[in-house]
Amino acid sequence: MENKALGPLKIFTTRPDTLFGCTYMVLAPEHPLVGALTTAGQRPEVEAYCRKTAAKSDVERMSEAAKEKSGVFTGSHAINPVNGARVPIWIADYVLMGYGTGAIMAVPAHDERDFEFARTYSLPMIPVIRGTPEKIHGGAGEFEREPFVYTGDGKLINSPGYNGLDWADAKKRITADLAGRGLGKGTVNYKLRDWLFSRQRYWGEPFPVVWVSEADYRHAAAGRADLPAAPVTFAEHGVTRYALPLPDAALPLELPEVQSYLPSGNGESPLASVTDWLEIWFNVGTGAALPATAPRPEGPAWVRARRETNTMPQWAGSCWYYLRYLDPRNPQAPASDAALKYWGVPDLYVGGAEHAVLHLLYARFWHKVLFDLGVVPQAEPFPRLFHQGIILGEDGVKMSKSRGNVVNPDDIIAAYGADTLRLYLMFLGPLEAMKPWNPKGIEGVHRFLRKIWRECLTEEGGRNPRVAESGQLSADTDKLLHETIRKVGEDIEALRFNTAIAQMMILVNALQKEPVLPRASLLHVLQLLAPFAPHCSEELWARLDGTGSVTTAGWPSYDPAKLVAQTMTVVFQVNGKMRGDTVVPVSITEAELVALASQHPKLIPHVAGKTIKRCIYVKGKLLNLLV
RNA sequence: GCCCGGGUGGCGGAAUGGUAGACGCUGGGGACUUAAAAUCCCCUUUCCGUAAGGAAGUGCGGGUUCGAUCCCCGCCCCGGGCACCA
Repeated sequence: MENKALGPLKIFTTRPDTLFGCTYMVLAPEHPLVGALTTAGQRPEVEAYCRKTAAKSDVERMSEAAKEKSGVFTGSHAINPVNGARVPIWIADYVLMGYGTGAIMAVPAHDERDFEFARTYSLPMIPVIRGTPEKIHGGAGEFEREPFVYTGDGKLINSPGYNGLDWADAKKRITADLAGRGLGKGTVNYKLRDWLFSRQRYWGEPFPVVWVSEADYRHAAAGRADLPAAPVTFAEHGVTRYALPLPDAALPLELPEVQSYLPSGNGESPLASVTDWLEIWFNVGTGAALPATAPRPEGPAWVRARRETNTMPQWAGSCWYYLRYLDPRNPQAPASDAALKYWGVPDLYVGGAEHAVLHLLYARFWHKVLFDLGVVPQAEPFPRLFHQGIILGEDGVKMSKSRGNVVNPDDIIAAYGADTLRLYLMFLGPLEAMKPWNPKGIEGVHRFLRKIWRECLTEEGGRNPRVAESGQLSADTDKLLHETIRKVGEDIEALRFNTAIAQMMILVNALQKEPVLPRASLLHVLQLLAPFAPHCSEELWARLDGTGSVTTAGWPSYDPAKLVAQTMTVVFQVNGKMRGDTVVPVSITEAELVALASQHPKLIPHVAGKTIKRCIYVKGKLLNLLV
């Protein structure tokens, strides 16, 4: 600072290479130095600006500010450590207190936000990076025209001592030089996005915190070793309240029984109206509580307290439920070491993209904290992540009550059953895609399930007379069964449920034409179907006298020998165009195929009288003749 | 603005270098039925053609290849997520 008494002003930047281009500084309105920096002349203006900013919600602040930048000069100046330049210090709400140090050096020539701000308030701009002409939109000529902001890479100019250096080198050199003079240092900045950890609603874990007076807090703190170094306080109506966590012995704190858990309508948590639970006599030693309407119990441990009425958000639970489920009744730990080791972390996490930032970021963060504390044995919680798509409304846009395009699964279940709904959701398309709901499409999968049912049972519920204890499928269908076992297994592993179902449809269409249906084959089909349509499969499994439950029957294995075909269809191409095909034994040679091709009736018009210059034979697939 | 996806028949989609459109829906025709429902069979990318057959075709423009929905380069469009993060 120019005024040495104010001490140094700490800023964070990723662009030390542009230090010579700094023409002003900006502090967030909440920055602690704002008061001290502001000169008497600027004070009314600065205070008015800070008040205006404080009155805005975060959303307002961002949306408004994104359109037009605003700020106010403090009257103070800072000294640029690289060149001694005197630069003005401003306050502006485009700088956020929550990131870095809440203060920046502004380089309007090379940062779009600084550029906009500088243009609004006619602040100077000094270009210090010369981009290579081809990287500058509009060519080198545009660079000469003012005003112009350039955020790309290039070589340093107007930076005595560093001119001509590539920006990456300049970053390192300038950082090292400042570090040598004790004026700065290279650092890695981690940011964890802020996510509000409280809600004004009933359903959520209540915070195990009571609010007490300063004197009572000191009284309680004397007997507690687990309180934070600095007390958490909250001022309201001129009274400062102190947050006192419940002692371990009083945990868990449970929600009170209420008449109504609907929102209060006044912006307060529904818990704020549960007076007997809220206003209490609190025992600072045991955490015991009595309604404040009762007489104060005997003894110095009892103080007057008011409970915290906010509850925790859903993600308080969703960040660690996968650990708690391993050992849900354990009173000592989130889960026992043995359970944590035995179960490990989830193999696969399936979630929507809407969870991509907040939930996954925090769940991972919590897990890493628990790992550092030695609570969990793995550093990473979710080794494999899959973002499934959402089902859109019939109109192809996101389902929402306001749009009126919501499909209620209960109605579908009532009309078709849960298996049909489940199967249809999987059959709609790839798991990761966004797919519109189609009420007609559900008929198709429903028919498929009925078809399987009919293959097993008659209309009266007895066994289909074509089902036999002995006997065999035709060779083709038997091969298809084994192909299906393989494909469905592979598709499940790869989460391609839609194609697994399509393959089962092909198989069932073939079974329909079989004169004899060996019971063992049908049981295999039911095993394949069970993960997709569990109720239906279980019922048919029982009616066909399968052993135990289909869910514990295991997965059928396929016989690779049965997948080997005796014949194959080879496609004939002439100059890359498909002209015909033929079924041949797999053992056929290329020469034999070429001979067959040249006599093929559909190929004769295309090859007659021409010499074959080249043949490309892809074994088992096609023969391409170039003429 | 940044980051992810995606663009294929009337519709949802399949095919990841080798027959484009599997499977399902819709539509059309037929069988069974007194009739209907249910079920089964056939057809259903477009254009030309009575047909046999031919041509075009996977958002657009190039490229690689005997061969491209698939690989490469350059665009256009759509969807989602994030966003004053210095």
